[in-house]
Amino acid sequence: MIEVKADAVASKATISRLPVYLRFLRDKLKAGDENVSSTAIAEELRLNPVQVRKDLALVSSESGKPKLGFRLKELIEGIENFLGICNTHDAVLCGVGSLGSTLLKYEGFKNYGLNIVAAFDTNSAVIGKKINGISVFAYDALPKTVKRLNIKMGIITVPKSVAQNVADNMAQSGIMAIWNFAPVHLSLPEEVAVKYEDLAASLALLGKKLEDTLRKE
Amino acid sequence: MIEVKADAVASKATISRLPVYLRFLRDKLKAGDENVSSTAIAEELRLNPVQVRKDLALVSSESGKPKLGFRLKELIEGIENFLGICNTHDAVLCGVGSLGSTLLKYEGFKNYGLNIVAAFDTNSAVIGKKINGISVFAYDALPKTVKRLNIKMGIITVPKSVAQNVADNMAQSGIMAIWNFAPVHLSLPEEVAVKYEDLAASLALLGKKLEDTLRKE
DNA sequence: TATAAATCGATAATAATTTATCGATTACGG
DNA sequence: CCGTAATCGATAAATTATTATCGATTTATA
Repeated sequence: MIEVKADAVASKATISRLPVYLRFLRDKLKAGDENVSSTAIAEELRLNPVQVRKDLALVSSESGKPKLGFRLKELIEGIENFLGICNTHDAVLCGVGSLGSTLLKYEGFKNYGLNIVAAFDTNSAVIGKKINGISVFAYDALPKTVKRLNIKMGIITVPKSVAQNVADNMAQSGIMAIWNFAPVHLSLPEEVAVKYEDLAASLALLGKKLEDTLRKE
Repeated sequence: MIEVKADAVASKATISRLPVYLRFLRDKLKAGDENVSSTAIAEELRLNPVQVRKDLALVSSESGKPKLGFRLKELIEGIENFLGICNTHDAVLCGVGSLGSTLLKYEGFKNYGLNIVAAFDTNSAVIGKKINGISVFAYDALPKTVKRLNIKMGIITVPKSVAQNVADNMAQSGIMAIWNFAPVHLSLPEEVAVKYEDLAASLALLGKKLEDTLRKE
């Protein structure tokens, strides 16, 4: 009987650090390095080295070598695998305004396993257009498209007044994960995962940091 | 001698929940409500009621009343005060591309204490333009402007290849808090606060949630 | 006016996360 | 080829964050 190590689950905190490592490691690799130590990573990213080792232990099949550290290539693969970047998620985007267009144009998502396959809007001025190769369809077509292509992820970039409607529509069409850029809380069935992209919250955090800094001086 | 209650510091987690409460409470107020209970908040936002009470205790001067809950107006003021929304931060933005323009157009920041007073770019096609009333200046003018207006916050929306340069420039000009939308880690003096707006990290989190959900079924 | 239901704050218990410590291992320089 | 310094992984300790419990308080109502 094969014993499988009951893998410790990665915490939210760990998961959100992984893309940071990934970016850093890719840069290092590009710069020609082959190895990197947890100490070096920690120093550069202002983290605790033990924490870095723990995070990496979760995603890396190889272990690090004393005095050398980890093999970059192997680490990168490990993180990519763990984050499921290999098996990319298809997604639809709803709301082709300023923010929506910006996201459609952003190439970087491909590096993190996201593939936006279609966009939707009610505004006839954008319907039929292509942005960065992605077609914009009439909003009415969303459910059909989502079902037909069996898409599980949706991105909401509509005004807050209609975000809940769009979310309901997405959920009813079979979408199981929503990335919400509209500044409202969404009420959705429990089984639907929601990630709020909350600029206000980020800002609050930064503002607090700033005030703490200024107070210290 | 006056004893000041050594106020428990709000954790990062709390601080990032505050804007969520704030939005929710403002909506409630607009809907005509006068009071709200921690239970109600928790239910709607899918949080633990005790956690809500603890969070609110940090920012609210009044305490809640049994059977009634908290006074909406008072809570809102409390959060606004705490987040420093009253004493707004001026900021400059650097990089008037797709994302930069989107942020300049976004009205919502005013509700959270951010006031973008000027934008900078090296692209002569945008220099001299106004976006949402905010003038775009030549990048060279950044240090002078920042110093003259004594601005403490900077927003980086330039391509990753130049982000570090811009960050250095900002820091040298006296900026103490940077909101970085470029997908790179920045090396900066310790006293400069940095908040990374990392879409890749968000995406990773959502992707994980999605996979967990799909696996469960 | 007494009772029931909802809610609060405080405190205690639990869980999660981060940080410290330490012995073992390995490359590198003398 | 040996000692030194860097690094690792594992385990333990400390810290931080969340959740549960409980007595007290207040409103609404019978």
